[in-house]
Amino acid sequence: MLALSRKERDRRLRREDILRAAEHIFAIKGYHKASIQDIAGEAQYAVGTVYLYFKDKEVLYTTLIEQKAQELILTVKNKVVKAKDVREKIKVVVQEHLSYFEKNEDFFRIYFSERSNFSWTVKDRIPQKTVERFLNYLDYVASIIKTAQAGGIIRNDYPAQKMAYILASMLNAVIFPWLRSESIRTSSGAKPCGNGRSLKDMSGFILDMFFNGAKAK
Amino acid sequence: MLALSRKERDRRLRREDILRAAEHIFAIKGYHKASIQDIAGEAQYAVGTVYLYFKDKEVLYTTLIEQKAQELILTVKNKVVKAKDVREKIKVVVQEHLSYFEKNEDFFRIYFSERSNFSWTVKDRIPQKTVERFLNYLDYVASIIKTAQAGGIIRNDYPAQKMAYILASMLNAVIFPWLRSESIRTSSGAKPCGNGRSLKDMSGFILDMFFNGAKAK
DNA sequence: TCCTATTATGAATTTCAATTCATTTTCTGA
DNA sequence: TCAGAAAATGAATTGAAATTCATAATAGGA
Repeated sequence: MLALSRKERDRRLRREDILRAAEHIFAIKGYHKASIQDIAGEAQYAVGTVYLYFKDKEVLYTTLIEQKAQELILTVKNKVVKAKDVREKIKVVVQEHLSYFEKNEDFFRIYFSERSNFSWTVKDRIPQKTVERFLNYLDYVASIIKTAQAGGIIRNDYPAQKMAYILASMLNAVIFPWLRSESIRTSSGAKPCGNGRSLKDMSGFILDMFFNGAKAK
Repeated sequence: MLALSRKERDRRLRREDILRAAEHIFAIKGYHKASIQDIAGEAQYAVGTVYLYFKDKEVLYTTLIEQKAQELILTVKNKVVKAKDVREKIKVVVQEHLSYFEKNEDFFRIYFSERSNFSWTVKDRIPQKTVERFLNYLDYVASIIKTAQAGGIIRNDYPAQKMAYILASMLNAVIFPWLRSESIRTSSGAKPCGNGRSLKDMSGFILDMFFNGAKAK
């Protein structure tokens, strides 16, 4: 019983090693250019070993996506429940979302660049799963917005779902260029690049734009 | 001279055939799963013929992207110059942008799914070019917004560039789910799907959200 | 310590699609 | 109508990387 448990623990540790390496390699090279060799090398295992832990490359990749997406959602949800009012909840969503991306910069460079890589049409399960997760998350944000509408904090002349999309997209709007500037910085020495700021610092801007819009007062 | 000209015209027609087929196949399968065979088959040419018109798969793909992106930008710009005031110009950007996506639905399914497919790190020129075009477009939108700021139409406490990003992302926010619902509709018979509306109809929503934000009045 | 089971290894195999090119077909102008 | 040029064809080649598997190393228990 005890021996078995340790074995299992070791197995998981090795799985984690490989996942970590994969995360790094995928982030640098993207899905297609990342070879199992690269990943095995980074993890300091032989190619065959990777296959002892993951059925194939696709599973390795989806496992990674699943894991991170799950974690983002949980992180956000955990912080949100602690917020006292709805306005605060929305603020927390924005802040935690940005913060999670900042903490997982490397990974999300793939998420963004490879997401729905294989296109979401047709059969592939890769996008299916990730798109589902994403939609899940949006539903969750929409539910918060719905509460805010009920509480008179947010206008109710448009469906909460649509507004959730808008908010999520605004987040992308700052994450996207930030990921770019980071990768440029990384690949070619230090290069301030204008918006070298922390991603979290953008939460004020987003909340302001989301709530108040762009019109001059 | 005349003969040469007809030849040249025929050659272009054939190039167009292939591009059109490629557009369709890429849209269905995505870059990597679309084989030259598929494309050749769709265009009713042999595999080798494709190589008579395009150096390789990458060139075929980038040509497509270039062509469409260029066209979007021109279409938008052409309509914008005709608008009388700045507010109208912004409205036109939103409307034409949505309208162009609606007209090129198939193509943009790739644009979204494959854009920066190969990740933008490292050498590839594919994303380089498309990202550049995209940034170009954003600069243009930013220039309009800057004028609007100068004219007191839009608040000037944030840089125009950032607001342009926000606006562009809002557009994505409606295009994204629309492309999805279209592909679902297409792949599995008629399925109303909630937002079976025209994409153009969303311009009011976007403009309203962009200018006025989400706060209840 | 030795035997067996488990795990790791990486060279060899397989797969898969891009690309080539010898051959065939079609065009053109005399 | 015919010779030669141009264009098209698709089977064969190539290349790259995913996957396998016979072999080696290691661990655990008698």
